[in-house]
Amino acid sequence: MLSHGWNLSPTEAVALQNSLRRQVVGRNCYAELQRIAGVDVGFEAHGSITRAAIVVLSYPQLQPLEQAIARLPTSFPYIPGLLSFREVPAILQALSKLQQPPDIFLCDGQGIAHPRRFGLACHLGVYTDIPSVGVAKTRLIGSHATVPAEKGGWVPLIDKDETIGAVLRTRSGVKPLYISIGHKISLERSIELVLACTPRYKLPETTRAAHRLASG
DNA sequence: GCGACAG
DNA sequence: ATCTTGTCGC
Repeated sequence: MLSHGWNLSPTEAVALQNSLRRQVVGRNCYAELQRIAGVDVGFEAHGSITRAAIVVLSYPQLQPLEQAIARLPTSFPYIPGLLSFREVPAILQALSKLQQPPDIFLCDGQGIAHPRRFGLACHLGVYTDIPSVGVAKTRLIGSHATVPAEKGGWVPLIDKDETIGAVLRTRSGVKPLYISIGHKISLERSIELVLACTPRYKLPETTRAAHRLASG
């Protein structure tokens, strides 16, 4: 009943997260990665329209394979901790337009590095049953030590004595990214994957490609 | 009660 | 997220 629609009240949304969090799988559960997808969500018309773009790249070559874009009326406000209820509907619409689903998603936002351990990446992963990783540009919760300045350096992101993710330097001397598992992948593999997708810039090539599509 | 707060 | 040009630095 509650899990069938996205038009929920904030209170219902929190309840749904607490219910679905049990379905998150933190182990590597996939055959092989050949199609890796980047997702970007933007807004138009003063925020009244949500625009989602998905770009699928080959892995590990990172060459473009296919892409899709979708626009939907915005139906949920931005509330820290409830981001997925605002962005996932449009992402699912774009996903349905792809010829073939990707093997994994690199999401803009947190995975389990979330108050209820169920951020955007977890929600998209569990809902589609496709592996996913949360790649956020800034922190939502958790604390961490100083991150080594060299590319590849990282420190655990901790909340309540629990490791919920990693703060990873994807480019020397540049602000680090907040990595956390979304679904069906381990944190160690998530870190390796993000590093494999950042040969030159701070953000993964997948995310950059999706951002370009969403812009023009 | 006072901050913090993914995009 | 979005509104927006030039500017500092590797």
